[in-house]
Amino acid sequence: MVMAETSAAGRPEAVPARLGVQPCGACEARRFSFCSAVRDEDLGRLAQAADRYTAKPGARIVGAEEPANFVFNVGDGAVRVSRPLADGRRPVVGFLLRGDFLGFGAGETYGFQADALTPVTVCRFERGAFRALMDAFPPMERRLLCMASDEIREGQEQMALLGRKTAPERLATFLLKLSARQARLGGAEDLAVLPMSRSDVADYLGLTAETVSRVLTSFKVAGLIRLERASRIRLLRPAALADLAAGGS
Amino acid sequence: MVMAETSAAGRPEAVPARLGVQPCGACEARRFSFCSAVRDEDLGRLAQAADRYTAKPGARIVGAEEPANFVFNVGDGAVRVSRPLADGRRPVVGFLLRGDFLGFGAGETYGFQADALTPVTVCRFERGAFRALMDAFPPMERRLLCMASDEIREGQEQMALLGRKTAPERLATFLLKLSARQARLGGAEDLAVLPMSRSDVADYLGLTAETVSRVLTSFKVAGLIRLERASRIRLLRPAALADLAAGGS
DNA sequence: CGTAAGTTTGAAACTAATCAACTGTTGTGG
DNA sequence: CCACAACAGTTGATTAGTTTCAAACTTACG
Repeated sequence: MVMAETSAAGRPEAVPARLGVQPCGACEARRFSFCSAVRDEDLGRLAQAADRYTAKPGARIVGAEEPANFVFNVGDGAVRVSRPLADGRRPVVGFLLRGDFLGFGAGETYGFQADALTPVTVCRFERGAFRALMDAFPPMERRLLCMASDEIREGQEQMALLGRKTAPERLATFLLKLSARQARLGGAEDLAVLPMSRSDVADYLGLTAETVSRVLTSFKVAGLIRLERASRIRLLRPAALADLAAGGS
Repeated sequence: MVMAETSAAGRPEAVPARLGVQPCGACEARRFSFCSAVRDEDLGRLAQAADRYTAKPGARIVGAEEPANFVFNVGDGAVRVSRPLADGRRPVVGFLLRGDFLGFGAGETYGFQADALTPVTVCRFERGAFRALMDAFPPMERRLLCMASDEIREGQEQMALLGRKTAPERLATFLLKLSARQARLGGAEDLAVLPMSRSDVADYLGLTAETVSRVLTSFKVAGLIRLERASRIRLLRPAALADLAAGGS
């Protein structure tokens, strides 16, 4: 039922819609989310604590300086998470897709900013209510702990990439991981769909947009990929990409 | 967190000592560890599940390929955590000190390796037993979730550093964070004691040992630091270092 | 269509890496 | 206790990978 929108600048102006009669049961993200740890009969309680709304592409979901009063579950769409530096550099620390949780790593304020890259549907939970849910549903807390551990591993792998991999290794790793994630969500095995710009990819991989573009061109020339569109990359030789990426991690 | 199965690969040569009469109560690391969330009267149960032992400098605490059967709490000393790449590059993803938890980010196998930089005392818990403890003591699980969230934040900040900061910014950030951690553990406010080599620092910051050395020299020349020993760095102008580091994060 | 944003390509510049030598430190045994 | 070995750290010269600056090209869309 009707989502409030986020204005470009801030929090949703319109009050997010309270989840109604048919809440979480039919949610397409559930099997990928922390909520999969909550039993069907408890979903009502979950839904009651959640506001669900959709953010337009480019909309800010959380700002780095905002007090971290909410956590989110991404129902659909793609989100860019970044940690702006003082002088405007804006390193990207992750991209979120369906089922991903947004809220780990926050302090008093979020410290990071999260922006919608596509139309993004999120379930928003007030922190205190969320803690209460975890108290009520231990499997949910356990699930979140597992998800946090996974996120730590992802972070470590990304640190290894940023610290020690070459530009081609970074791109190969990125394409493989993105396509694998999308395959898990139901996409084709050998396809990577990039909801973000070359600059976003560059900010994520510690490169420039120009370098990203050059490396992709070199992959194309080498027959490793085909650019069906700038945002749609077919992996023609995943094994070769994996060798490249495997500098390690 | 929460890792996988399977049984032993070679842990320490000497059999870890079962914790005896005077277990966790007097532990100098307790106030910094997840165990601070366990009530005194429950400490016995914790101690029963733990093996405590000391690893010599250079000793491997966990190997990347080992099945992740254990988690650890660092009681004392310094640990280097790295994620070796296929060709020998060995990016360092973190350093652990007193009170730090080792085990987040593991999969079936650890995926990372952890090596003692100094004599290191750890409490080791078998995974299954550790899960049981979390079931028994919800505050402990909550505490671990908070620690995991903090580790995610640290990881994000490190990604920002590796992706977008210059060499001097990286070193300034590193020195400030290390000295802050050590101050929290009881050290002097303006001192950073480096239990690791220049190469380790380089592998952590995505640089080379030579660059680390050069930048430290430039800091010294600029009057920002004094090298009391190679491993003992006095921060003479922390505010100036903070400005440098603050490129952001 | 026309415009603006995003992307690709090219040339020059620069940061940090590499290769190499030297110096300082630590630990050991004569 | 000193000599020496082995290793860690520093300094120097050169190189290389990526960035920066600049311009052309594509694509999406009003």
